Amino acid sequence: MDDASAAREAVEAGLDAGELVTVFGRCRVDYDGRASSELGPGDRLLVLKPDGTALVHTDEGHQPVNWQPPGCDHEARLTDGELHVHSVRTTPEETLDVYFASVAAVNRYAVTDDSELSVSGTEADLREHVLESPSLVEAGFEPRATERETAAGAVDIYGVDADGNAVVVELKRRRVGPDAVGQLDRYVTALRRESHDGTTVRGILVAPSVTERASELLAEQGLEFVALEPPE
Amino acid sequence: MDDASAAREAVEAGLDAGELVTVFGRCRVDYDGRASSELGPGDRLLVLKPDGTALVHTDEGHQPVNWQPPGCDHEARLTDGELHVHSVRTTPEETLDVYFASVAAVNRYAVTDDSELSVSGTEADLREHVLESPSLVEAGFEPRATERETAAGAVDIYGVDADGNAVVVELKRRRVGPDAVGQLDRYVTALRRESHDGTTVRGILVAPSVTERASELLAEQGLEFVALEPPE
DNA sequence: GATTCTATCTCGCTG
DNA sequence: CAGCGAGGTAGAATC
Repeated sequence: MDDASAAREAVEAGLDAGELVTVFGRCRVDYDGRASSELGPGDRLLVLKPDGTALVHTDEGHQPVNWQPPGCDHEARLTDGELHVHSVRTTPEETLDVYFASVAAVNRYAVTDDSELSVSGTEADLREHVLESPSLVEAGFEPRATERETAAGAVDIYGVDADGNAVVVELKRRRVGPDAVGQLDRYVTALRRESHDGTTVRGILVAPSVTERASELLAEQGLEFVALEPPE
Repeated sequence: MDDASAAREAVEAGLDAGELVTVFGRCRVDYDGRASSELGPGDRLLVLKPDGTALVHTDEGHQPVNWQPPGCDHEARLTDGELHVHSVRTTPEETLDVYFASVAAVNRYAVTDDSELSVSGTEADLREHVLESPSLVEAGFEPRATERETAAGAVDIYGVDADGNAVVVELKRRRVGPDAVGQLDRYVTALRRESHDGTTVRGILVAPSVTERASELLAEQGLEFVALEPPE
């Protein structure tokens, strides 16, 4: 399709009909909002979703080179004889403008999708695994609560060990770095502060493995590590 | 069917030609790798990029419901009479399988895109801003190094204050939570340990704003905060 | 390759 | 609405 006017009408009609619209062609892109960006001419795929999402994809990469999140208002204009897709949102105020020097194709698809994605191997699965078999953490460990609130946030699993000490368990589904140790340390520190008596509070990081620096941090903070993979 | 066979050939031809290929139709999706997932039938857009990226998009959301990162091998098969796109990668081993019960359209696009995206308003811009006008942090602040290495990682900006104390500056381009305070604290702690003499080490978080919990953490750790927006 | 950190992160949940 | 943390985070820089 070489006619910008016809392209504009096709895009607008698709948007009005609540369809998923794709435009392939040579375009440049301007974004302004939380940051701002400019992108010179190139061949790209523009995807406009009925929920107000916009995606500009190049020939490379998982991530769109430019985008607009769900909830935006899209508009197809004719600006200086070019197809111009203008997308706006508020809080924060952000605008995306895609100018097509040429349009190779506009496609419209009516979509119905009622299926839910079911994922396994998540942190929630790891939590269930530990709750079903607390001895995986250590012999005598007894979980008492999940998502237990502290001043520093919610603890993944809170419980007691065989000696009656309080235990904070932080779960991670994959190999962890220093950030997870900091997270665990914040919870342990908060709980020590909150327990007025002399209760000992232990912190245990449960994950498949830790990096070297994270391991050093654990040692420094007197925290512990238990190697455990998420099930499945 | 004849349909599926033609679709398979179109997809395979596009992949062979190094083109960007899109398939719209009713499909189900299986993923197995770092985690695993199942997705029942629905109308979706499959995007196959010449760099080995695969994206499955529904009618909603910024994120693809399933995907495969760059560097994968895509293959278009005919399985039980259906178009079946099979994508594999290694390290980690991951597979994505998309089975189309029906194909509404297969589109192929030859892509050339040489333009670079230029973004502004990033953390790097904020760093330049501070280095050009160190007094934005505080009067008398003198930057001495960027990305200065410590046992806990690289410090954004390292310098000295008017009294000759060491100063660690952690930059964030937007409002920050507890994680950033933890990061700054790790750097300050590491530097205090590394400076054998009695040098005072101050930690300053530079960001547009902080959350309440982050503010409390800053106070607890004896760290400071300076409000500063990224330029532009 | 592994590690670390940024990101217009997105997303979901909770208060 | 903001805050907080998970994510198959992805991507980049560095070692």
